[in-house]
Parts: sequence; structure tokens; C-alpha cells
Amino acid sequence: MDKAYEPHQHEDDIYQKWEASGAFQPSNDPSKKPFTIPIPPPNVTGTLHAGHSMFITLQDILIRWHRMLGDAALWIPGTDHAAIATESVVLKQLEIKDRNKDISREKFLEEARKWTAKTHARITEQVRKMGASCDWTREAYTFDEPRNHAVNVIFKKLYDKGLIYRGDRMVNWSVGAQSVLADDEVEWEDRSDTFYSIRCGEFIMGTVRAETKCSDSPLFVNSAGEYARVRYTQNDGVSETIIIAKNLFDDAPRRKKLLNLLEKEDSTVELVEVMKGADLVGQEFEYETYAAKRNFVVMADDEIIDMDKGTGTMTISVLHSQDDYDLAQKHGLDQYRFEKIGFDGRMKAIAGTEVEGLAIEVARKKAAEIMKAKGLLVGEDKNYLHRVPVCYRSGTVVEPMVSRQWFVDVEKEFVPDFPPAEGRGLRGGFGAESTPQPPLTGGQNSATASPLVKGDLGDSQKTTLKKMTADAVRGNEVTIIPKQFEKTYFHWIDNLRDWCISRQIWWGHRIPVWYRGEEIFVGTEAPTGEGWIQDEDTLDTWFSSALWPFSTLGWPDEQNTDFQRFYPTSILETGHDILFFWVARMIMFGKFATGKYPFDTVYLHGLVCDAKGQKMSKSKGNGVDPLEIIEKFGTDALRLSLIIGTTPGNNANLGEEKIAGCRNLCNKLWNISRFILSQSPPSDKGELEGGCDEKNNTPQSLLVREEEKTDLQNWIIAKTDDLITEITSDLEKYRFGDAAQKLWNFTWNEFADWAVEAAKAESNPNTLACLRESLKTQLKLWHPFIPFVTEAIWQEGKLGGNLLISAEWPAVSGKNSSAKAFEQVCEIAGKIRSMRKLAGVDPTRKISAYIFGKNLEILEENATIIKSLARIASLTFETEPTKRTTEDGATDMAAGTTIFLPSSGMIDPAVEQARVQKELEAAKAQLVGLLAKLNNDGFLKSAPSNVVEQARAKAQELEEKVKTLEAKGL
RNA sequence: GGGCGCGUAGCUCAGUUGGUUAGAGCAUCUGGUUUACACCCAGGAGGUCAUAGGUUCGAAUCCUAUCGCGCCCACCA
Repeated sequence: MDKAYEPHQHEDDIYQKWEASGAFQPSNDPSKKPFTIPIPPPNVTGTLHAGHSMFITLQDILIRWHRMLGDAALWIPGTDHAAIATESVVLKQLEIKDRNKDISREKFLEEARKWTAKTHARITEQVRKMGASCDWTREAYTFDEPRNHAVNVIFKKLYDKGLIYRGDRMVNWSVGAQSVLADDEVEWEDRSDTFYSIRCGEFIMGTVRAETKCSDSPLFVNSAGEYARVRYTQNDGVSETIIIAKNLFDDAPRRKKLLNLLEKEDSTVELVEVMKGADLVGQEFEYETYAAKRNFVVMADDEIIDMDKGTGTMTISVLHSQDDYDLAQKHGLDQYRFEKIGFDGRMKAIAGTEVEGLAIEVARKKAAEIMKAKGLLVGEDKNYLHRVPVCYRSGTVVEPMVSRQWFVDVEKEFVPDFPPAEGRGLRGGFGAESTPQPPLTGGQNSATASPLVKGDLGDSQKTTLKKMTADAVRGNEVTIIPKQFEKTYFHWIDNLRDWCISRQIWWGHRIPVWYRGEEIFVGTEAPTGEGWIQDEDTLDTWFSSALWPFSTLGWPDEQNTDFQRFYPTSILETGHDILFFWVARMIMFGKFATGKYPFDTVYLHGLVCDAKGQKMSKSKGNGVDPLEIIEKFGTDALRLSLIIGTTPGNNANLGEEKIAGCRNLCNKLWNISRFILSQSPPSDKGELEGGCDEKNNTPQSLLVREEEKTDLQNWIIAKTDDLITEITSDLEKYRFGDAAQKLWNFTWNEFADWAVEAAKAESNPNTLACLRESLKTQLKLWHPFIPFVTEAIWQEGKLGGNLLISAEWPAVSGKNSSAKAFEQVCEIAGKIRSMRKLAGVDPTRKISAYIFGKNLEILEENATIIKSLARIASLTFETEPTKRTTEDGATDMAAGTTIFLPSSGMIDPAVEQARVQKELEAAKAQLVGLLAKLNNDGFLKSAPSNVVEQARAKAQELEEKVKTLEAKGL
């Protein structure tokens, strides 16, 4: 074995061995419990980033662990076609500026397929680099044929249930890019614009969008709000009244700002009367706009109209603002749907001949000018700060525009037709679902036919997609870890609106709808007959992603063996940022399509940040490239650094120093192994005399002999057993960070620092056998976290007949060993080391030492070890403290004994005195606190007895210590 | 604006049901080269657990308020 572990000499080779061995594929043995994780498919055009590294590591840990537990572990890999991102990457790659003019749909798709085939090879190779033990024979792609079929089937199913409809929808329209933008393609920019206050009859309303105030509209007030009729008298004697919110009237500075054209230095303002909004409702009036005379009617909406904003009134522009659109929907105001702006970003005729054909911003200024000239404008606040949506591509302001889109209706009631519950049923055998079970035969009619339940069963079975999605978590059928995300989940569901699923791009699943005149056909295949034209749009990427846990297992063929065996899957692990986009929709579609929630546990990890906890971003340039890290430190170091010191859901900080530390751990493990293996060289089966233990490939001479165990050997066995228990329990609780931390602490600070060092002194073949066994156990426990180095050691040492990836998860030995005795030895050795150092003893010098105490048998038995660990030449044990404690030298207490190091001219009495003084003070301070506690009746009465006992014992020990140190005669 | 969360050692973070002297890695200080490992070994120092109240025999942990920070959702005359 090399002196240091060199990851690159092993990793690729090991990965190939694993894959070739078939270990990545789940066992076909029907007696094995299935354990399934669907991978969050990375973008097919992407490259590996820190977020990928995180989920690959976590999921691989789970998969490897379950595989070792003997489960049929299946991790399905795949990639995502990432519609929008991919389309823009490919267009850029092809140097296409205007998709609609420069390339045909077919040609584009062909090019995109070519391109993604190339990038697919890259990203999957990178996933392998991380050591992902996923089953590549089952690889899927969100945009391949089987997944397309699944998409079409569920689309039709939803449509047939009336859960998919076509409707108007406000979209983000980029005039610059001539395209609809997804919400995450919209950037928000802080801007300073002019806020106009405009006459609307006697009312005043405020807006930035002056160009849209050119049509008939209701004027909304708050019926409970107070409005003020205010009289303005100018210095020339001309006076008039206007109506504004009473709040605004009372707030003179704000009033002056909003009504600056009316409220001049020398004008007077007086309150004429105060009215309730309700009193104003119903008024109809005609008034001039910048375009033409229009009709207004006063209406009320107490939810939307906020008396503290603007002038407390609002007119609407139904087709050009989301809020206005919603308001119009709510009040059924279809007659006010005026298209004032075209998709070219220019004003239409209804906006008036003065501005027709002008671009929005130009029209706005023109409209303001006209209104000013006509006296319609009563205020201009030129420094109105607000945020505007901007197209990330063209930089132009995004216009809300109405267009026809496809939606999934999440509120509509329907009767689900879940397939019969047979076969494996719900995971874990908990058969009872919180939601009513569907009838065994599908269809709405069969439901009412059941004689078993009285009343309208059809109604009782009704549900909505929204309810289904909420019930998953509410009914504890899906558990979210960490739990706090359940709150976020419910909050999202409570605010859930219909899901717009159509996208005006080419790269995606085309909507399976065909039109012929007024006819509409929805199906999984194109209809026969002439003249059918397929919908131009494609589906939102998340639509196909929502099917991932079952579309990858053969659905809609529910007889498929994979679907039967592995669905529902076990755990969905992903970043908390896509809880809504992805996780919630999988839950929704999974239940709808299959009758079962697609997984029972959702584990959410946090973001991967830089060493300072800053979000990684391209602009900051603080991104960590996992491939570079792997190159420099090895995959295991990267994996470990992502796990250690992190907790579920919280962000993980990644810096080179931390990764280097993890690399060091790998090297430490390598060197511990190197030492142990050098003492018991690897052997092929039967090579050593006496043959081998068949199963473990352990030479007979290295089998642990129970009958002659020393304290050290017992310690190794007991501690290793404890470790198995703890790591297993941590993994069961998804406490990966804790598990890794405990393994680290054991391997390095206990096993290497104490056991291996003590073993050198003990020089006993049975100790070596114990070390070797413990090492094997540690390699197994470490394997899910750092698979490469553990496998490399396993192979180098020929520690098992097979690959470590296929080894069994360790079970406790059950050999009733105790670590207690040897722990005492460690404590004594540690104390002597500390005393030597603090007293200034030459570290190379071997000294003599005395230990006084009642029960010294254990220490005497381990004298050789203590002498070796603490560099002692002569060690004397005595029952009673002799006068030696009053001689010059260092005295202290540990493990119930008193330790004395004679000075022999090495110890400076002043230094020693200072040290003892410090010890004494600390002990006294602690004792005072403890005694106070023990004298407190409340404590004695209420605290559990073991806590009281512990306090008593500690107090006694401290009293003794204080006595001994004081006796030193300071 | 609505929601969620976080302030613990110089830095980055753990701390599970409230219960010994609050832990780790890195950094730092003092020393060392010993049958694997300088990607090392041994020993130190370093904390008013953001602040102020409260509950309790007992609070980093539970409650309230304040201050500071982050994330998600919404996009508002």
C-alpha cells in the first residue's frame, strides 16, 4: 500500500468494478424488502454543481446503507429535459436570434436532440464521478418515449375528469423577446417612475400606468372607508371639490406630494364633508379621459381597496394587470375587457388616435401631456419608487397580457378512480388511509352503486387535487423531514391556484390536443382523419417531472414488474427549494394517477454555500466546482465535507479547508489500515496455515479468541459495538451529520489514538485480531459515506471474499464486553501526559511515576500500556499515599487514584504550584455550585434520582480532590 | 405585504426529551518526530450561548418582547 491514499489511482477502477459486478441493480429475490429512491433528474444540458453533489451524496448514502442491510435497493437515475433552460441554451448554441423566423420547429427539435445527446453523456459521466451507485440499466429521461406516453395518458385522464381546462390567463409577455416568460425568467428591478394622480369625475385615482386609463371602468372604493370631499380654492378665486381618502386628506405632506398640481403654495384646502365609501357606490358618471369621454360606475371591494394606498380608489384595466384581472373575475366584469396594448407593445385604437401605435412608455408621456393640458392631471410624483418586472433576456419591461392557456384545476371536485388496492399495498403494512378508499372498480357510476355505504357515496368520495395534495402530509402518509417544512407546505397549498401547464416553447412534451374547426380531440395518439392540427404549445417541465416516481417504473402499465415491486418508492430526497415545484406536484399526480402517494418520506436538504455561508453564484464567483474538488481532494473528501457538520434542511458550507480536513480523514483511515494490515498481511483464502474463515476471508490465526481477552481487547469490541448501534440509529433518523461525526471521532480519536497505540505496547496477536475486526466494521460503517477509500482498503487488504459494496451491514457482536476497565487506563495515561507537559517535563525523557489508590488491579495489569503511552520508565503502585506526595514533584488525581510524578530535578516547583493552584480553584468552584444544588430542597425533590445521584458522586470526588491538592501544602 | 427560519469559541457549524465542567473541524499557542500517517503526534488557551424579561429546583434548549441576519411566496392603485 502507498504511504498516502491517492484517490485517482483507485476511483475510476473501483466504480467500474462496482458497476460490472451488478451491485447497482436491486436483488430479484422476492423475500428482500424493496427500497427505492427516484433521483432528482439533473438538467440534461447541465454540468455537475455543488447542489448535485449534495443530493447524490445523501441518496447514495441511503442506497448503499440499505443495500448492505440486505434490501433490494433501487436508485433510478435519469436526466431532465428542462424545457425553458434547454431551449434557450440550444438557441444560443445555434446562434438563433428569432426562433419564429430563423428555424423551423422540426429542425430545431432535431438540433436540440443532437445537442442534448452530447450533454447527456457528460452529465451522466459526472454523476458517476460522485460514486453514485444507481442502476444505469434503468436510466430514464423526462423527454423520452415512455415518459411521453405517460404524460399523454395522465393528460387525458385529467382532461376526462374535467381537471384540465383551457382558459384565459395573464402571462408575462416580453415585448423585446416576443415571447411568454416563465415566472423565474422575470427579474425585478427597482425603479423610480412618475406616479400620476388623475381626475376621474370628482374622484382622484393614482397610477403609474397613465396610458391604460383610457377606457370605461368601474371605480372601486372601500365601502367601510372614509372619504373626504375637499374644496380647493386657488388664489384666483376659482374653487372646486374633489373626493379622496380621508386618511390622505389628514396626511398633509403626502397629500401635497400626490396632488402637487392642485395644491399650490397659495391655494387653500378645506374639508367639506366626510362620506362612507358605501354612500358613493352606485354613482354613474361620464368623464373625460385623455382619449375620449368614458363611463364610470362606483363599486366597492373591501378586500382589495386599501384606504392607505394612493387616494383610496382604483380603476381597473382588466387585460393589463393581474390584480385588475382578478378583480374583474371576482365581480363578473367581462364587459370591461378592453385590449389597449398589443403583443407588439404598441397602443391600440381604443387608447385614442393621439397615442395609437405608440410604444407604451412613449404613449404614457403623451397621455400625461394631454391630461395636463386638459386639466385632468392633478399630481405628478416624479420620484415614485417601485419594482418593475424585466425580461432577463431583452431587458425590456415585462407586460402582463392575457392569452389562452391550459390549466390543471386544483379546486374542482371529482371522484377518483383509483386502481384496485392489491399486491404490496401501502408501504409498511399500514393499510388504513386517512382518505376514504375508492371502490374497487373505476368510474364515477360504480361508486354510487355500492350497497355498503349509505348516503351519497359519490359525494363522499369527491375530492380535489388540492385536497389530495394536502391530505398526504396532513394524514401523515407522507412525512417531510425536517418537520418545519410541513408548515411551508401547507402555506403553499392554502394559496394554491390553478396550475398553468402550457408553455409557448418547442422543447417539451407537446400538448396532446388536436383541433379541427370547433372540434377538440384529446388523446394519447393523434386522431385519425383529415384536417386535425395539434396544439402548438408544450407542457411545463414540471408536468412530466411530476410523474417521475412512477413513469420511471413502467407506469401507465401497472402490471409492469418494476411498478409492482418498487412503487410507491421509499424516499424522495431533494433540495427544499423545489418542494412546491416538484415534490408537491409528484404527490398530487402520484395519488391521482396510481391511487398511492409516490413516496412515504421526503427528506429535504439545504443549499450548498461557500465557506462563509454565502450563496454560491456566478456573479460572485464563489462557486465551488465539484469536479475540481474531486480532482484535487478525491470524491470521498467532497462527499464527507458535504455531510459532516450539517443538519437536515440547513445550508451546508463548503470551503477547501474543510474538504482538506476530510481528505485527511480518508488518509488517516488508509494509514490505520496500512498499519494493521502490515501486522497481518493480506492473504488469499487458505494461504496461511490453518486456512480461512470462509465467510470473512479471515485467516484462522486472526480470529478473535474469546477466552483470553484483555481490557484493551474488551474495549475495542465494546466500543465498536456501541458504534454500530449509534451509526445505525443515526441513519434511521436521517442524522447523517451526526453519524459521520461519530465515525470520525471513533476512527481517529479513539481507535487510532488509543487502541492502535496501546496495541503496539500490548503486542498480543489476539489484540491484532480485535483491531482487524474493528477495522472491518468501521470500513463497513464508513462505506456509505466514503465508498472509494473504504473499498480500496477492503480490496488491498483482501478483507472479505467480495466487494465491500455488497458486504453486510455489521451487527453488534453480542459478546458482552465492557470498555470500562480500559477507559480508566486511558484516563490515567492522559492525565500523566497533561501533568508532564504542564509541569514542563522534557517530553523525550522517560520518568518514574507513582499511583496511589484502593483498587489498582486493572491499572497494574495494564502497566505496560500506561508506561508506553505516557513515556514512563518506572511505574509504582501503592495502596496508601505515602510521604511521597509531600516530596517535590507533581500531584493530581484521575480515575479515583492519586498520581505522583517525583521531581527528580525536572519539575520547577513554582510552575507546579501554579498548576495545582489552578486545578484547585476550578475544583472548588465546581464544588460550590454542586453543593448549592444539593442543598436545594427543590432540586432534591424534583430532579430525577439518577441526576441527584450523579451530583452526589461528583461532589464526593471533588471533595477528595480538593483535600488531596490542599494536602500538598500550598 | 404574507410565511418560514437563524443569532453558540477568531471562522464555519453541531448541541436529539430542559439535567455533570456547552462540543467538533479549521485557525491559533506550546512542544515533539515514537514500529501506519507532517494529509502526523502530544498538551494548552479560547464561550455573559444576540439583548431584556418570564416559566422552572434547574434554561443554549420552553414563553414574551427588542435588535440584527437569511430564505420562500406575492408583485400591489
